[in-house]
Amino acid sequence: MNKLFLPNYNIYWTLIGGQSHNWQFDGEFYYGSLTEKIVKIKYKDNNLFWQTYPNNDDEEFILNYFNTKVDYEKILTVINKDEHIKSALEKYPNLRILRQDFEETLISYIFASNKNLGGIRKSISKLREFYGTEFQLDGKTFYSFPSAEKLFDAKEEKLRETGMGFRAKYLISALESIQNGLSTKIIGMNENDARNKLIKIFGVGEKIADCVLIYGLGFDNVTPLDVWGKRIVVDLYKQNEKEKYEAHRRWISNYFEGYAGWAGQFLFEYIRNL
DNA sequence: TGTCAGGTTTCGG
DNA sequence: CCGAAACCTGAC
Repeated sequence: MNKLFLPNYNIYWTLIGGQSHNWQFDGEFYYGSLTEKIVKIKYKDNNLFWQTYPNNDDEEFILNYFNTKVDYEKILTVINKDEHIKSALEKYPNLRILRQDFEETLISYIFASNKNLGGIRKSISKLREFYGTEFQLDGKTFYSFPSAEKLFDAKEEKLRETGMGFRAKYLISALESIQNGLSTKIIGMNENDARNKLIKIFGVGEKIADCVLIYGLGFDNVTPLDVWGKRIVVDLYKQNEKEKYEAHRRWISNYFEGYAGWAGQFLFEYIRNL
């Protein structure tokens, strides 16, 4: 395996927490079923040991995916403003935000209005099994996350067999947007333009749009206000429960001064495990 | 057996 | 504009 010095990364919380649904951990290695590739990871003594398949040694991918260029110390300093976030930072040290592929993120988060993380992951793993590419690795079978192209001729009926239910037609609508060139248009847009573009997709509302903005497009000041995000804003930070999504979003992005996405990730893990 | 969460759309007011 | 129902599935 390749070795990369990568201090201050909590790989467990980063890969297995709420931001990606495509990793599994066998107690020693992490296996990521990402777009048309499998990534194998081990983290030990501040070093990331890694390999990519089928194209080996794809260091450019690893450096980008693990978001290695950010100034982590600075982010922590900016967001560490009160007792809640301080506790979260202490409980989940070295949690990071990944930089995931745009299309992979959009497709994955269409599944996310499922009951819980377990249900979401089960459905996505079926999607990989149906449409991804099979890999044999370490005596186990993996299916990569399918490229959007491989999903273009997917039928609603087959997608429903993943257990995604009524969201199947949402996925088809998102795939139509991708087929019409969404990705090249949206990459490079500013945050608001990108959000408006995403919300135009049938089945994508404010919450999924915000997931895509932070995890798939790298907008560090965006955090999804799902039921947990709302609890953070209302229960921890005492904002008015009656306010709409937009008002809560404005509050948290102002409060965390450019890094609401990072703060939200810590607080999400924190409040879910209170 | 029933009820309910999860996010978005759609409908009724 | 806002609230509530509908959509599906799995969990309890």
